Amino acid sequence: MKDNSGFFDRVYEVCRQIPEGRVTSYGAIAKSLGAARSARMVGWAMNNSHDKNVPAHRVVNRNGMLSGKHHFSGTNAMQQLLEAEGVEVKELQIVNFKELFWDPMKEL
DNA sequence: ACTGTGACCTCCG
DNA sequence: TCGGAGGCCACAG
Repeated sequence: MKDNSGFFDRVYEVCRQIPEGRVTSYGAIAKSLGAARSARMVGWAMNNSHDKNVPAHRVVNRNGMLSGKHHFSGTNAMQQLLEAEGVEVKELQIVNFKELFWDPMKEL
């Protein structure tokens, strides 16, 4: 633990703060952290988040597409998790993404 | 200290 | 409308 890396820890916290049935984008998280240009870092943080209790499945790209689904265990693990929370996913794309979009910067 | 990398985002053709 | 390339920032080796 003691991930005082700064950004990573921030990303993990935000991801955990995402309500169930809601989704957000990497850019939104990065922007909420004050580094909109570090959206890539957010995704990278997720790579390490698999060891933490961070629901990375609630985090998708700006298009609402499950870009990181490839990094999850299995094939449709990400989609299964989202659907289990009540999020409808079609073709690796979140339906009503705009409605389900959870803005950390706005909610926080 | 430098280089490589990454689940992105944005612009140009 | 679709495709490709670049840029950005932060972490790991």
